[in-house]
Amino acid sequence: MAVQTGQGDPGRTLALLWGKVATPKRGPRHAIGSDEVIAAAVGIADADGLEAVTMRAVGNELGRTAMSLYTYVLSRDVMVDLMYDSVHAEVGEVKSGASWQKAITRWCVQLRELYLRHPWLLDVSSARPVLGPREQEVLESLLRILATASLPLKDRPAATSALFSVVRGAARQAVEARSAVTEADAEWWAARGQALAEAAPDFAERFPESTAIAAQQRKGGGQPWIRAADQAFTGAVGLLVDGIGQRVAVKG
Amino acid sequence: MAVQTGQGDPGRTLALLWGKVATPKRGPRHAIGSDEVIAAAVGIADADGLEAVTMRAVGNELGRTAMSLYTYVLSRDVMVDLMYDSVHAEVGEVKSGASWQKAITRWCVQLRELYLRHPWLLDVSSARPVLGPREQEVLESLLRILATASLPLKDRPAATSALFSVVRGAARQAVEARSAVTEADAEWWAARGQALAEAAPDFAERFPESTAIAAQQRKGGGQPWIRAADQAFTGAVGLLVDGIGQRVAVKG
DNA sequence: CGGTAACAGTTTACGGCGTAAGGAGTAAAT
DNA sequence: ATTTACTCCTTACGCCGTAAACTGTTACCG
Repeated sequence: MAVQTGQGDPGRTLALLWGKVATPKRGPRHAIGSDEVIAAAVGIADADGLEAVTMRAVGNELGRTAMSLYTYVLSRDVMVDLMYDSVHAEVGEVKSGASWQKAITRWCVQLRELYLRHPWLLDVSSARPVLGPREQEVLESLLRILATASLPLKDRPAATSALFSVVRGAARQAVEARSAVTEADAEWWAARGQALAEAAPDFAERFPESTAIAAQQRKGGGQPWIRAADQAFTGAVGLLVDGIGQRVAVKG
Repeated sequence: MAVQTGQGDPGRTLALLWGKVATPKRGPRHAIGSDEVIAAAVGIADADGLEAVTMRAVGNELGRTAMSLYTYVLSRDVMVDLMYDSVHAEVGEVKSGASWQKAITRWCVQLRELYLRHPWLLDVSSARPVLGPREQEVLESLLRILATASLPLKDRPAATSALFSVVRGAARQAVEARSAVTEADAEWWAARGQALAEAAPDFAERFPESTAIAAQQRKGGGQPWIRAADQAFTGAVGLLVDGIGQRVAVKG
């Protein structure tokens, strides 16, 4: 009579995340595990984006029906949560031997590389609380760096939040810049540029500062958007590292 | 015979954004304009989130069918783009009379308030290029501040990107914190906390730094998440302002 | 050993989505 | 008066996530 599904919702998901699923006593053995499910889903997301990760597509990838996935993941949303945590295992530990400035930079670079490898991560809301152990480990390693830098405890949440946001934002910009290089997209961009010139002929007068930046970025030749995105990332991290340095100096 | 729809896609959308739509010569007059459409859509998004903004819902709001909207907006995606730009008109101009530090802070606060008023903005990918005049104006006003601060031109993209990202990230955190106060959500969080304790009983040993932060944030009483989010925002902006200050000082 | 409970995986179906296609009515141009 | 360009409607299609009910498999229990 007891509600056996109940609000098992948070519990079951967290158990999956933290590897605490009790293998059932009866019934047929699982032909696959939830690991295979999320690996297949990650593969699809890497190839075709998060929106291509439908239950039917993932099931098909595994030679199974869409509905069979519900024995593993409970809903598409938690499947995405599991995917999200899963790939965070790829972020390596940052050795704190180097200067804390370099360690922070290295952490940012590694996280950005993760986002570039798995752009669909940026489509998963970052507002959720940290759910899984892999993501938590990434956060913890940053906090360790900040601790060894002897940044005051009260400044660490702000620094963490800022670094996360900046890496995410820069990664977004970089992903967009890279996709704009594709031939089809380049064509679209050209059409867009012309359309913008027609729709807003007074753009340069209305937005002189923006125009100056754009002109400056076009000067380098090559692939301006990609270079601009990379420089924005490096520069933004540098700004934050300097800002953090002042808090450290004040305290120490 | 000529393709009359063609790839009018970028053109038409930009024309709508920049207010360059030629009123048609023939046929019945529009009972409404695209302004009303996006206003209705914004209303729905404010009340129930972006996912509630379906063509059928917006049409219904206007006493019209879903399909009739396609005479105004071409697709749901561009409708969202129009919504996005539209609300950016609410961000006021920041007077550059005060110190540039205060001006930057003021700009961040205003943008964050916009995000708190319209949380669905955070569900719109920020990777897109700037499309509309209102969003462009917000960007331009930040660039003006950076210019009066005499930050070197080459540092401005990074500073802009960092400030945008930080405001967005902090706003996400703040929105999440505010929604966690709702009674239903608080209940879910409690259940989640207990489930986490069961799933990861060794949490404190595995993640000592994270645990220390959490303990520190719980100390203040009241609504720790909201306060933590607000402090993270203020602190993150402060870090960036300090970082920018160093570039200005080096140059000046 | 047989019966039954717990489980995996299937088929079918539902309501919702964005939007393509085509038709009815309306207002300006010819 | 006719044509043309337009708005708005109805209908329909192919997707989506997932509820419900069913079939078949495995392990425990008497």
